[in-house]
Amino acid sequence: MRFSELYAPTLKESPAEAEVISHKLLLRAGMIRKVAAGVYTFLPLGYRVIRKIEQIIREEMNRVGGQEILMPVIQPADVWKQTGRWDQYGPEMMRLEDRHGREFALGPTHEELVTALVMDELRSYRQLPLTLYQIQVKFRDEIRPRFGLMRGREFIMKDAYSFNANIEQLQASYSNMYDAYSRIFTRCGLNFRAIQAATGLIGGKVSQEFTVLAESGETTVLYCDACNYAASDEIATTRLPEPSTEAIKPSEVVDTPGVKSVTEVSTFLNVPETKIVKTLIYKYGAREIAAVLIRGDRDVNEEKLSALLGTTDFHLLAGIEWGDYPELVQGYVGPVGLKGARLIADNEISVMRNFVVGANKTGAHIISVNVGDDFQVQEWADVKLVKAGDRCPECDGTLLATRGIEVGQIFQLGTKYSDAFGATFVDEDGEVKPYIMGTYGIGVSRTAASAIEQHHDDNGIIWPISIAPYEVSVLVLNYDREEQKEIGDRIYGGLEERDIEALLDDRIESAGKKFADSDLVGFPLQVIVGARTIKSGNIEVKVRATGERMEFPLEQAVDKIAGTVIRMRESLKLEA
RNA sequence: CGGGGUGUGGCUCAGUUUGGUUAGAGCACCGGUUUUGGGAACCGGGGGUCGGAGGUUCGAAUCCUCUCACCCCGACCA
Repeated sequence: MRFSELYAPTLKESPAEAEVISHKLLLRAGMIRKVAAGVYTFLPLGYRVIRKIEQIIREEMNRVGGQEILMPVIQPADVWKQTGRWDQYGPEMMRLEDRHGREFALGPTHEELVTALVMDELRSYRQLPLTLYQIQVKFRDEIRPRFGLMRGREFIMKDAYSFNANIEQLQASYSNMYDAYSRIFTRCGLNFRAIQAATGLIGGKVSQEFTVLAESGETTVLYCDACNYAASDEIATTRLPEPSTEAIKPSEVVDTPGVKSVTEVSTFLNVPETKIVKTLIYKYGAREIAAVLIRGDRDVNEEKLSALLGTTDFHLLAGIEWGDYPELVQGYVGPVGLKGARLIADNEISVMRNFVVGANKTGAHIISVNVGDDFQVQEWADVKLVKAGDRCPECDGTLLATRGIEVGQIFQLGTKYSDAFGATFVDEDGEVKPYIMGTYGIGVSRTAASAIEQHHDDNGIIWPISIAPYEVSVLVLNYDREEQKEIGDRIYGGLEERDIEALLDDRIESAGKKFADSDLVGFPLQVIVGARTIKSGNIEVKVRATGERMEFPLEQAVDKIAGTVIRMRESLKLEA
């Protein structure tokens, strides 16, 4: 491709709408343009990146026996009503009607459709396992789309579904997918981790997220410094501290006028926050109240609490709502003598002794409180948000925290969808059974953005060669000079012949502009054809990632460049 | 949905508080001359009616009302 013919409008300044680096650079490099909030057009360079990622995904899906299909973007309501998700999904699912008033949705995912697809014809255990996948546009009407491709409303996703006859088959499919995902993200040149994850609305039990490590990520990842435990903070757990060995003291009410928050209590009574137990009041359902006991320095993990309460419809009791519950004394709520609330205690309380709680009386706290002596706990649970410095749940190590971008997630789903549809097969033993399903997704457009988050510098993007829009840019600094034109054309032609993807910068532009654009767009290798090195019989090659410069004799240039590209490719290759 | 903010040429932004000549700058674009290895210089040029609608006024980018879009924080979520 010749740059002079390429539609790649680069920008010197980033548009004001962009916040994160991937969004800014995608816009500046002329790879995407916004159409509406969270909706983008891919320009030629951007689309080439997407297609490269898709191709890697295809190869790895096919390798583990996946078969590619293509389902529609638009889906009829009835399949969603069968699983109940028509109501569960909420406004995130974009709904529309056709001219006859029939209800449809833009597919936010395709579990329903694929189950409905196979159930009539996938009747025998002999046909199992089966894995189907597609690369398709999805639409989720995000409350707040942001960060360009990182959190769009319309996005490209690979989704795969396995239909298995039994748990062992499911685990094998899952394990294959795990391997395929590892290969995919490795081949894309990403630094990632597979972490334990919440299953949320999709359902199922076992699930892992593939997370690209990057500061701008929206997921907090906790990982062990000693073993390979890694989990999203939504579900991370921790091993409890050793039980306190303090002698139990009798409790005592003390005056704490105007002292409400944990920080204030800690200062006023001169006790560490870790010896305070706070009582958080959540309202859920119609007007039910849950009092959640948690160590003073902790935060509640509302993801865990949601699972416990069995609803997402709950919130911390807010301002005026306190008036509805006169028995609750705002700022001084405590478990001792508390009435009218479901008491949930974080299991960490169980190892604490002689702690401080609110006295359910304005301006007073109780010190030296102990479970069993001063109040009873019926419901112990893990409701805390685990943080860096906590102990690893699986070994003696300590947990560290980092941010990550979720680019893929795999689920052992079970029979949720097959049960809902009555989607069954006949097993070896003649019994009719529901398929055991797995579902496996990769955010393709998000993967492209996360690669930029992880690989960029002040000058622009640094694409891993496997997903770069072109592998080499050939910068002919003065294309209007016959000698340079001739050399540039020859190198470009030679690279094409060797199946090296090259972009010839034949524009009549200043050298500075060509360098800047090439750095910005992020081609892994720059070949520089200019008067300075031609004079000495050489051409110059720059590695974008390292800034390393090499000179090759003109007559060997094509071979040497091709050799360099092939070596770079191989650094991301995996053995078969 | 709650809170905050922004809409002025393709992009970045000034002008709005205190209404008053033909609405400005840089970048980008077009023509020319000179340049030519890190977003070149000079000369000349085209392009906006100030997000939209309505209103106030002799006069509105500027004031008022309504409305739309976009961005940020939060709730929600892969």
